[in-house]
Amino acid sequence: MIEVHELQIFAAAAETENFSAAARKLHLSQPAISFQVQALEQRLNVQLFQRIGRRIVLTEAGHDLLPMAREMMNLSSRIEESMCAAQGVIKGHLLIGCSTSPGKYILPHLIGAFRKQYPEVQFSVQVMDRQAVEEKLIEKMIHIGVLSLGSRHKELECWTLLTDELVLIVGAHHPWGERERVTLAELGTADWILREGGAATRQLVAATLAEHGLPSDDLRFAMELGSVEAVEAAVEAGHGVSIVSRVAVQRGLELRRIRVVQVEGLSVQREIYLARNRLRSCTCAQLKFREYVESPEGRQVIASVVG
Amino acid sequence: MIEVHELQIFAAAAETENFSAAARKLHLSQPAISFQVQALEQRLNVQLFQRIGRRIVLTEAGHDLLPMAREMMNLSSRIEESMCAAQGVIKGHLLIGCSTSPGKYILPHLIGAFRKQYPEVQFSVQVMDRQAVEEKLIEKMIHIGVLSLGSRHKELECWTLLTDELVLIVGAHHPWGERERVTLAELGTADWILREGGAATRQLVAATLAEHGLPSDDLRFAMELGSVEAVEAAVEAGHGVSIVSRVAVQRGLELRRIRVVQVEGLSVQREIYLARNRLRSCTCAQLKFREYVESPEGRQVIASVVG
DNA sequence: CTCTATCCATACAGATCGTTTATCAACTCA
DNA sequence: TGAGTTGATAAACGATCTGTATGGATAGAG
Repeated sequence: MIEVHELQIFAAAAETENFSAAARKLHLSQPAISFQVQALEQRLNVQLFQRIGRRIVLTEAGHDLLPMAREMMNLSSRIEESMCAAQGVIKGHLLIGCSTSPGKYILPHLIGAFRKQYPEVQFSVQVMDRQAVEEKLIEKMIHIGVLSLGSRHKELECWTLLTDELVLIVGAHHPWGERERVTLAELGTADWILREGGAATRQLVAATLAEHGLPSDDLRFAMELGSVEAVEAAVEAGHGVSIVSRVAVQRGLELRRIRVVQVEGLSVQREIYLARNRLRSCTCAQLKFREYVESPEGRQVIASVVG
Repeated sequence: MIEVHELQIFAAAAETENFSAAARKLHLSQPAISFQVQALEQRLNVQLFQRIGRRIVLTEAGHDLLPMAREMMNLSSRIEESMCAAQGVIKGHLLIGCSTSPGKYILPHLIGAFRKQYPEVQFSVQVMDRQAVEEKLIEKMIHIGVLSLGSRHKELECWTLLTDELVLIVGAHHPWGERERVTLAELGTADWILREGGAATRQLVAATLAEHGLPSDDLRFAMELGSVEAVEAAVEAGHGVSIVSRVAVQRGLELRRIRVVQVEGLSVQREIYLARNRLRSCTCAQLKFREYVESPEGRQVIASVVG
């Protein structure tokens, strides 16, 4: 009989390909990991890891076992959670992968409000790029993903979290700082501070501007930065202008360090979605969270943050 | 973390509603069952059994837990089996519920031949009535069912095992014993020995005869017996005639204790099916067994028994 | 090239957990 | 009413797992 405990240890080791790291993760000693993995290998009569010097690599058999091990662990926790749910207590641990800045800013509020109703639900939010979110959803490593643009994967089910507005921001002392609005043509004259090429925001901005006759080659870009926060800081310091998600710079706006300037005839919006794996059965906590997000109450929480 | 082992003990207790019986089944002592069930109840903070005197009854919570416990146990064994399969060794334990006499007679040969190729696959065949087969398939208590007539349940997938021929049998010393054939009209004059009213064979025979103008009320039935073997014995003793599955009386025919007599213009055939639960993922052994049954080799084994 | 830090494997001791044995109380059936 | 079950409980045993200590091997830094 293969036990969940053994599989949990195996899975931790397989995910990190490092017994010591797995031990730390599970609050166990490293020999305990070695022991259990060896026991499992003996029981299944298969080598799960190839030992190369002081390094370990998953074998093919190990690779086959991993998804089944995860399934087992999921089932085990689902049993616990459904038994709790039957008593009216929603319990669980939701892993969320977030690839968008709006998500990053809204999730804490949303989760906080949700947990007032369901205090026994724990959340872990990991920030990762869009590709990682999709991968981890497919691999069943996370329960929920936050994405902009719906996913093309048939396996993933998406539903709207919020509508995000992208706005032009300038520093408080920028020449445009006092103006209500600028024209599309003027955008070509500013120094631009942008996210890196792969970022969804950057791509959306470039595409939208191009639609309006401003190919991104015509923009004088000053800096390319790896996060909205960095972009905001640069804009705040007066190094240039940018177009970013309004939610992400809410605090900066409130502090009056930066200003939003309207662009005539330009309105950039995008949907931010939550996503899940269709092939993975929902835990009770997951269901309740989705219900909450879609409820008037949840919508209100989102609206209060989006402004 | 809920472990498979605890769930296995719970499931055994739940199925029998008897801790002592569960203990015997699992080769454990009764206190071990008590202990584990109590531990599980504490951990889940739910009462799983209601103790009424020296008797136990599943509570609603226990009833909810049972299918999940089974799922867990299945998953655990599937992991073991797939790891074996990856090494080319097909291992497993197939539970078969059989509701037809032909199945009862053919399965041993079929299983024996199959196991020559896959000696690591174990079989348990339980004989039960048709309704029980369907129920147990739905409840995922058995892997494969043997049924006559396809099942109407959408959840069950059926495929042909063999075509069974029902024949008129008479004792060696019966007046018809020397004749090649009798007419339909003559059937009304014989003493009939039949299966009980609920049996599929009985119903099929009655329906077919009725189609040919012989409503079952017109048959002079002498005995109603609970098994083909009993019917065969009665016919052999000369107490009357019957219509039964040819396979079931093969040995009796070979011993010349009974004879088959053709009935003019009557030919009763029925398909015997294997069935499985669509919602239950196949173990490797199950797949191979189905492949075998459908292979020329398997067909030949069946043909050799059906004659 | 050497030294250090890190990694996995092994040995052994201790702790934990599960099982058994023994026993009791409650209940069913004869 | 008494014999035979059944489940609960207590205590002792035993197996299993974990942690500590240690060694060998390797990769990376200087």
